[in-house]
Amino acid sequence: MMSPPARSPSAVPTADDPDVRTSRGAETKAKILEAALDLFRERGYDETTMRAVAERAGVSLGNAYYYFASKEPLLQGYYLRMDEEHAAASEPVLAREHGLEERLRGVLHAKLDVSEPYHRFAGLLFKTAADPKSPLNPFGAESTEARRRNISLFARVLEGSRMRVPDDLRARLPELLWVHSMGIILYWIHDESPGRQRSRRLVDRSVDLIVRLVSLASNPLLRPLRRRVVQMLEEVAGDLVSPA
Amino acid sequence: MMSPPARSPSAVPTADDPDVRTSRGAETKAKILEAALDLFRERGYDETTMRAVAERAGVSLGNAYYYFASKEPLLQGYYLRMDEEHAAASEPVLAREHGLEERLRGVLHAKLDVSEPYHRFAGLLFKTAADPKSPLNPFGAESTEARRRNISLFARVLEGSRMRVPDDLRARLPELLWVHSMGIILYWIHDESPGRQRSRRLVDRSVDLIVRLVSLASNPLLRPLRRRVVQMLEEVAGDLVSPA
DNA sequence: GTCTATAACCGGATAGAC
DNA sequence: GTCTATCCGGTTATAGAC
Repeated sequence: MMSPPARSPSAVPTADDPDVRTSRGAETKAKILEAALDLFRERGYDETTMRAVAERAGVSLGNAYYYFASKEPLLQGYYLRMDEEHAAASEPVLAREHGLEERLRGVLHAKLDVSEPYHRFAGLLFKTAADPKSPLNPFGAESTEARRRNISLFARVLEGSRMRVPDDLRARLPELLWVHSMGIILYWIHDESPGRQRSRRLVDRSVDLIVRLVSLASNPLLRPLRRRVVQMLEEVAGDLVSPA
Repeated sequence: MMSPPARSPSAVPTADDPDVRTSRGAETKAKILEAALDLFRERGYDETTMRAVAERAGVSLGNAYYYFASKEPLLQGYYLRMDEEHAAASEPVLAREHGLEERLRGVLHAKLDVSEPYHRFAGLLFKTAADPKSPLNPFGAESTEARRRNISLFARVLEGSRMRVPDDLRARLPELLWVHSMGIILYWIHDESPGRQRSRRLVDRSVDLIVRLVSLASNPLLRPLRRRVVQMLEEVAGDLVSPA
């Protein structure tokens, strides 16, 4: 967890910004981000000053602002990294398991695993992310790309499983699972139980229920209800994958 | 909606704080809060400086901080006001309707009604409220009181209805309905559709589903599933009403 | 284009005198 | 309870070096 596999140099991308033309520039930028992430982990977000970030990175304050327009984008680096680590940590599970329950549970526990080191400041992160105008907002238009990636992870969870799922539901289930995972995270953020065991249990219990409900959804008796659920999802989740 | 019934003078309470002993203190505090709410409405939260609040209220900066430990508690005024207005707007529905579907739908639409004027603010509010350490956080320990009030509103929705509900589920349903309403609000915050019609539809569709599911929950065939749901809720929502 | 150094602005928050 | 003075840190600006 402390040292995830190998990370390609541009794994935490910084593309298209008005810099990173030079390889030296990219290095400096990476150095600053590294310093910031370290400090966030050590002291939390609020307690980390831009001056401290610059010092730890061995650059001037002005230079830090040259690469990061404000303090917030540094959080974005964290986001991206967690996403990567989560994807990486999910691979073994997806390769090994073929039951929907095991796959889903494994992926969600992996999420909690990679998030744990940042729990103290995850609240802060969430706070920023909850602002509809923030580019970090998981529901916002600006994070369509990251959201799509995340949703496709749950699509893989589903595809690789033996579970029989009616077509209409199958089309919407990945989004639904993604929303579920967001709910788990929200719960986890507020979870101060030892070892975060309540969150762990919530994962296990809710996954169990989801799998049972999905099974039931194939029952012809419940078809009308299923239709209504799918219809609601279509009306309401239409802009999750492509921006409204 | 702009002028809800009559509001008792201390409707926006400031109790138990280490002040408001004196009547003059209470006056000063009210003056500051009033100034802040005015300015928030005029310019928004971020653009309102504490210095401006103090000046408008005719007190010094330090004095403003004597009554409000930080800028954030000033937001609480909005929060409390919305709560009151929602409770008031729900009364006619609760008095008039006796079907669970109508009661629940009415109360949720009332919530959107009273919230609408604050939509541009709501993101902000939510942002602050999402911080686990914030007293505004609806899930946090410090807002137990407000949360309890809200949950009891949904208890009334349920009690006053003719719907038959199994006892084990009945005990947990108010909390569940409250969480559902939080989800609606979260959706609404991001909803920029004309007239917020997507949120309205989400209310209608999801209430329809909830009512159908609650009906199904009485079916003996589904008893094992219902037990599992209730068990999860008990494990996971145990500290919603009284702090952990 | 990349970077340093330094000073300054602004606004949230605090200290301490009265 | 109220004030003034200050601190602190995010952010901006400037001027110049490689």
